[in-house]
Amino acid sequence: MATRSKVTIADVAQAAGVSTATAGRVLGSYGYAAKSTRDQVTAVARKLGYRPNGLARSLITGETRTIGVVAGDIRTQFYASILRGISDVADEHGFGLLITNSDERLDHEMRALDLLMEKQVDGLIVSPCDTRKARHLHRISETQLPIVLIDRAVEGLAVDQVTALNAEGAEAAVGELIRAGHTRIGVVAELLEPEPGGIERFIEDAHAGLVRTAKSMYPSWQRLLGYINAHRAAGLAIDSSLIRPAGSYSSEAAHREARDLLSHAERPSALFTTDGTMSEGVMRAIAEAGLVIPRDVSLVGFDDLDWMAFTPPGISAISQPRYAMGAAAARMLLDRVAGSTAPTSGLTMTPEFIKRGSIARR
Amino acid sequence: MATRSKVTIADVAQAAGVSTATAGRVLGSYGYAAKSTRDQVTAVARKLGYRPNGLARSLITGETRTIGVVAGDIRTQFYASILRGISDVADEHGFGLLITNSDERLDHEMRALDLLMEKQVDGLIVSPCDTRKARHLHRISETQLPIVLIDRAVEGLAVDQVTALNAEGAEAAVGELIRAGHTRIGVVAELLEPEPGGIERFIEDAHAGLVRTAKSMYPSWQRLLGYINAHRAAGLAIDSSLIRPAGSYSSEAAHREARDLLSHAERPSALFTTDGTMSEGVMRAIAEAGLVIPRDVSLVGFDDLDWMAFTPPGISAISQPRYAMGAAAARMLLDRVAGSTAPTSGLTMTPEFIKRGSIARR
DNA sequence: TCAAGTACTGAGAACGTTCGCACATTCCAA
DNA sequence: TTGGAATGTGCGAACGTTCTCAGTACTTGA
Repeated sequence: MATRSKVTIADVAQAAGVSTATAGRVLGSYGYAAKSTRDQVTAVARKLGYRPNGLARSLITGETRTIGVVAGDIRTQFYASILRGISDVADEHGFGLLITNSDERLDHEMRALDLLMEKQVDGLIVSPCDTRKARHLHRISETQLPIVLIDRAVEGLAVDQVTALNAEGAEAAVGELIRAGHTRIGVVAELLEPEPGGIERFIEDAHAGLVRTAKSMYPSWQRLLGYINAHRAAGLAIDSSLIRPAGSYSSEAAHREARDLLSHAERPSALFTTDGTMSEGVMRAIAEAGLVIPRDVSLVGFDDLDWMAFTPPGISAISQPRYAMGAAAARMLLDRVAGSTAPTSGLTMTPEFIKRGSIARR
Repeated sequence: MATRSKVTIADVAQAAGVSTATAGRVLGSYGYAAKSTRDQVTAVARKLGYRPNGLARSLITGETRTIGVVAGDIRTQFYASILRGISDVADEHGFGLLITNSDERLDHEMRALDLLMEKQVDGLIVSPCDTRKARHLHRISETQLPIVLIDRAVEGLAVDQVTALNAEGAEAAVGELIRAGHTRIGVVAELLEPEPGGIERFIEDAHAGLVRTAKSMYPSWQRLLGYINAHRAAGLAIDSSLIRPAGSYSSEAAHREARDLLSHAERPSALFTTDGTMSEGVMRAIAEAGLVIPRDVSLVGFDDLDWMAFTPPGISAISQPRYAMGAAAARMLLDRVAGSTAPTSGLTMTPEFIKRGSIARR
């Protein structure tokens, strides 16, 4: 290992003929220092190429000015935008960002959190992959380390949260399809964390108006609830064979389900996808089947991805303010880091329906 | 500020009735420790909820097991994929990732590097925003801190690099257009760091075969060179009014240039874009103009983005192995971090032309 | 002229680890 | 037996900062 030249405060102090304490005061700009010594020390520091060692500083100050993030997969536009929002706010406050991926796996998430804790981050922004089995998050929260949850809430965990109005957004989107005359609308959704009683039971209960949105309900389930509510409001029955759980956050799974749905004897006249990854899988299936939107099938997706604006004929979507969600989460976190003891708050962002050419009248 | 419960090795040692040194050996799993003491100490540590403090460890070991990354903009698929490649390799080796954005601005890049250096990262992966004015990178490199450059090389900076065969890839792509009978091919390219002599001069020299690809040439210029080379090889003249410098990494700028190009009296029959961001801007312009690909205009883009596969009629593209580039960069860096003193190497990845339906015969 | 500030400085103790060293004990081959 | 590994333990010094505290010099107001 090459020896890395490291100039310390002591070196600077010696070269400048002052004590390390004084040099420290100048270079860390705290406490008193005469103008003349200040100039002298800074000059020497520059000449020697002094660079402060954040580790030593953090060890003593107890703050690293670093925040840790656990995202699902930074490759997706969803997380990438959120991260950029977080990053800009962090930057503004001189904070660094330690970023990890969970791939929606609990073991990865726990490993990532261990890593972040060990690196002594000042706070965490987490998109938890399990909204129920989250004992590790409870434990971390008990140590008083600030946590902000994003996209999903965890049952019984009293920390700040940023989420979207999922059920309402989905209901609005599906409502558009229904108003356009569609009655057989397919859904491709993750639905990976099963709701108690299973999917059939969920549909039944929801259609009977017995299911209430819980913040800790998984987003794709909330969006499915919106789908069902839209049907209920319009007095439409639900054909559960049109509801396709991909079972994972992969566009391949979505692709498979969509292909199956599109080769159905009574093909649905419209599709609804519960997030960007599902939308991509579904788009691929539609393209491969040689179908044309909206002539052969209409489409609305949750989350507005870049390509939806220019892919003919334009894909209608529910747009969540991803960047703003990230930025808001970061701001909430930094408030806590700065010592705020305000009661925990949940910020719920309202998604917006963006009408484009992907919905045909029937 | 809430007092964060912090259990130290000393606490564990005391509770377990051993010295801090012994407890340290057990918890850090280095040096000797009897089975019985090991069990005793780990049991106590677990009970007290001990968590190692990475700062203290790093301060003494001199390694943080963290690598710093300076990307252009993590929101783009280009950087997001690269980052994911880096992240997976880092993860595999127990390294954390400190991620920053430069937005292709030198001052941002320098600020980001300062932050990363202060946090004592073990190495850097940088996509430098200026391939010539990079004194700060030279300075950092002199401190022996391992650096790997990605996507772009810096003139005279002897560090490991991962780049793509830009000129060759672009030449192949434009060659496809020419072989399909296109003679008026528009280009939308960043071209923000001007080549000496300006763009006109560059075109002239390139067409005369006087320009050789330099690794430190900015990617968009290399790709423009490929465009020109393809023309030269086919014996076609260059109409410089078809070459549009966006001047920045923004799809808005690309959009503007493309719109202008498409309303040209003699509209080009095909377009070539030098990267994903340009492709998005161009797609938007095409959609807004109500043009249909490939009937009204053919299109090939550098960098294969997700949506190109399913956006009708499928957009042909030069695919760079983004994820693999990131992973390779991370591996090269970790080799250096582990002490490798092999001569610096440049890994050049070969892009692949992906034929889809966006090229019409003329 | 004295007391009470204000400006500045340095010694030395933190922070929570790892590491070098010294010392004990055990084990095994010669 | 004997001596040299191998194994196990503790002391105290690092690592490079910040921070407390004591102390000095200089100003100021009564």
